[in-house]
Amino acid sequence: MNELATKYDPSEVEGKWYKYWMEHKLFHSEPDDREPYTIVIPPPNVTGILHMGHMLNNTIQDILVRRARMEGKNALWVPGTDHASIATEAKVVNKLAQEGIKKTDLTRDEFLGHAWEWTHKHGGIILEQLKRLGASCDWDRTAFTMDEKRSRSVIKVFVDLYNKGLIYRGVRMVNWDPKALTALSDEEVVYKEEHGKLYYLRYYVAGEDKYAVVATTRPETIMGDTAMCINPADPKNQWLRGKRVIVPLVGREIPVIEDDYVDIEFGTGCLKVTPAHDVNDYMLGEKHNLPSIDIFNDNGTLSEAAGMYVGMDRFAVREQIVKDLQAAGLLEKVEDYTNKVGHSERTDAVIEPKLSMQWFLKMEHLAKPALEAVECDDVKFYPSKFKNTYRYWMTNIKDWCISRQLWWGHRIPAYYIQAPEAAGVGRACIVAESEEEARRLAVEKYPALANADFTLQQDEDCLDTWFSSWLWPISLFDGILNPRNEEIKYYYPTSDLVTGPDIIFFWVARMIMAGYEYCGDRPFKNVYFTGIVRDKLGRKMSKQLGNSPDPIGLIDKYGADGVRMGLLLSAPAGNDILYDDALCEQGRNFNNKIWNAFRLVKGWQVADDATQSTAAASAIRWFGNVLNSTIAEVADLFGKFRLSEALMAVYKLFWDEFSAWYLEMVKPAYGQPIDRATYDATLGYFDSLLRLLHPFMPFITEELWQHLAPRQDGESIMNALLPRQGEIDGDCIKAMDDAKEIIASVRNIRQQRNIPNKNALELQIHGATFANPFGDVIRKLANVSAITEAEAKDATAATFLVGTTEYSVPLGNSIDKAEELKKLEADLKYMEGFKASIEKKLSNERFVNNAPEAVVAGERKKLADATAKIATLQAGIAALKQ
RNA sequence: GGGCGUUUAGCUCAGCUGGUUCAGAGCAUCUGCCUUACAAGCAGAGGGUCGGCGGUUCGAAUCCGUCAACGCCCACCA
Repeated sequence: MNELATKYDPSEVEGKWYKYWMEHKLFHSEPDDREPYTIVIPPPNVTGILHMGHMLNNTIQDILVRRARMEGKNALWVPGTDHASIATEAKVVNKLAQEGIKKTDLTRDEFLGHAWEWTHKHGGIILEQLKRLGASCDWDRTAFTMDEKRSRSVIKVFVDLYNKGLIYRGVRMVNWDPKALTALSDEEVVYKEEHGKLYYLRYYVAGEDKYAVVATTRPETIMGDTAMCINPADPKNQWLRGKRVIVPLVGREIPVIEDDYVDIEFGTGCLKVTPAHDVNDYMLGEKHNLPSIDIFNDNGTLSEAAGMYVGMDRFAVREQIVKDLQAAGLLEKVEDYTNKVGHSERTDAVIEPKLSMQWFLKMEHLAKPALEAVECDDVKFYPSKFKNTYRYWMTNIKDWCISRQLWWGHRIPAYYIQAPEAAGVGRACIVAESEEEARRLAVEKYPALANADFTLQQDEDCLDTWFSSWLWPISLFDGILNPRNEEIKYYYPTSDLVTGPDIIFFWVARMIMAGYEYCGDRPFKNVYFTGIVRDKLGRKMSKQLGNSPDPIGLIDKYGADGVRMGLLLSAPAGNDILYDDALCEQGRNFNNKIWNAFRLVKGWQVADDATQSTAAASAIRWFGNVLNSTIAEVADLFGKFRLSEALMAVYKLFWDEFSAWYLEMVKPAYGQPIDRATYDATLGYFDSLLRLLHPFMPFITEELWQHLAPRQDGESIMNALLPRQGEIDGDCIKAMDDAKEIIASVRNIRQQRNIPNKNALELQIHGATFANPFGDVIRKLANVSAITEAEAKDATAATFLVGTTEYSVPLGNSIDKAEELKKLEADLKYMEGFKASIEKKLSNERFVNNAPEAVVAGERKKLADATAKIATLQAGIAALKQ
């Protein structure tokens, strides 16, 4: 194996093994007798491309699923994509616009044709990118929220909820996106702080020469004013009671109404009421029976109803109307003002509250079991702090606006009857899974239709994207259409969900609701919330900022294993992660370390007649204990989803314990062969280490594992079992820790005095017998010729303490007495201070009386040790001074 | 305006139910080394009064109060 390059080159390895895994269908799962372990992917947008958030999220999922597989479970990770209704439609509209085609010029079917074309062209790119990362998804199961099964599931659920009376249609004030031309749910609105102005407008009192002043941030809405409102308890506005005022510029008279909703302290205490364009004004309008004037078109321009500025954009109108108001002397003043403005999450357009007919889902009934499940940890959140967020949202849940005025999505299965007036049905609505079914139901419900010539017109709207993704863990296993099938029974509930906290309401909460409603059980047992990936300055990675590295570029540069490790190292559970190339570099370096350790081991000549050194025998015994201890630690950390700590534990095991210590301990002298027993043990350990590392670094571990021993075609480390944890001999580990300390001390002495490694030194132990079983290891690694027990110390010796035992290394002429003295005196001073602090503690009666016995005993021991150390140090100093 | 969270070495973080795993890890830094697996490396070393103040306790990074900074979520104040 010495022909292996000194640097690991992932590019040669990764593609090869991914292909191998695929060809042998190693990611595929079918129900069987084993315990299942299931993850469903948070489906990325079908036309999206991979970003750092996906990288982190999917790396974690892959680690979990690979580990479960190696625990002998039947592990399944189901991949798929989301049709992302609004986002994809926006992309298609943009693309068409570039070709000079307007959506409004197309029929629904023509538009959908373009949308599917776009989807087929760009869809699935992201899944291909995940393969580069090493994702072990069962690709045979790749699903899409708008494929046939998922679509039928959505429709069936809609009909079912409608029949249960949970879905209703009504005119409500909704969040309107004037750019996407659709309603949005409350969750799709993001509020951003904006620096705007507060305009003070004069509303003259009808028939009088006096005026009231109203403060508003939206002067362009005055054409929609239908009242002015004051607080009945506001003394300064009493004079306005019962009066009528004139809307500035518009000239229309409106009443002054009274409501204690108005904040007396704000502005002038006078509020203009525009029921069509503000949620609160709408409520006031309802309460006081005010007319509502909708002055906006759907796209945010002024409508005929406004009577002025018709056709202009709302923001242009704001600028213009301020000028006109000023010119007319109706503008009192303008102040700077900061407030939160709602924006569309997808298009970033400023949201316009708008009254419109929409479909809603009642949430209260669904929320109840879903809330309980999280409260009692049936669905467990990691980190648990998100339980608070979840609880608050669930207990204040509002009805979900599920209709969207879009074409790309699941069309609402509601059909409106168009019948001759004689039938007396009007435009009744029938909800059914198909048009045929709707027709049947229509006749059943309205017998008059039986002989009438009627048609059905399907609702033009489609459903919110999340109305399909909330079924994901169920619909992937066909649990909606076929609730009793083998797959849903076997794989559901799934095991872990890995996602970002930003979609806890959009998706996680709703999946839990759907789970209980449609499967009577939780959709997953654990939810692991990852952090948000930020750049070094703590900024969210985003396209606009251009601060997001290209994930595929990173894989090309550092290797998939290196990138996976880099991401994970910086991702403690639930914390945001600060991405830095240095972490991928660390990952790449680690790959290289593994690679080179392998080169060393495979380069050894094995001789069957060689005898095993005692150092090697001790090394084997010791490393077995360290390995077992790390296996236990890693298992514990996985149980807590502390994956980056688990990786760090394995990292240190490989780099420090195995490479720096174990391999050095067993390494034969240059040119010498190694004995068979040590060689086999070392390969065995290497194998264990690779298996422990595999979930984190799938490619390099497969490559080396395949080299380690002859393997059958189709065999893979993926399906090897994790190393089993054996007994841990703590004394053995402790003894080696002491040996390490001795070795480090001797090396330190060498370094400080420039003693070359090849010059052997003698090690003396004072006032004790040398009982450490790793004496040969010390001899080998510190190049010590002999370890002797001596009463008296050599005057030329450099000394050090390990625990309470004093050691020295006689240095002959090379000792620098002055230096040595300085060091010993510093040690002495520190020790005396330490001793004094313990004595103080022990002389405190309350401590001795109140503290647990073990603690007091511990302090006494510290005191005794310190006293002993001081004595040895003093003796050393005395010897040097002679 | 409410709620939650964070603050420990230059950086990113770990420290569960207060006391020998209590001041830790990785990276970075410094000093020697191109030593026959690896300079993407080896060997050693330095570095923090645990955000401030007050309290409980024999004893506080750890518990309580308070202040400060930062972050996130929620909320209809025009």
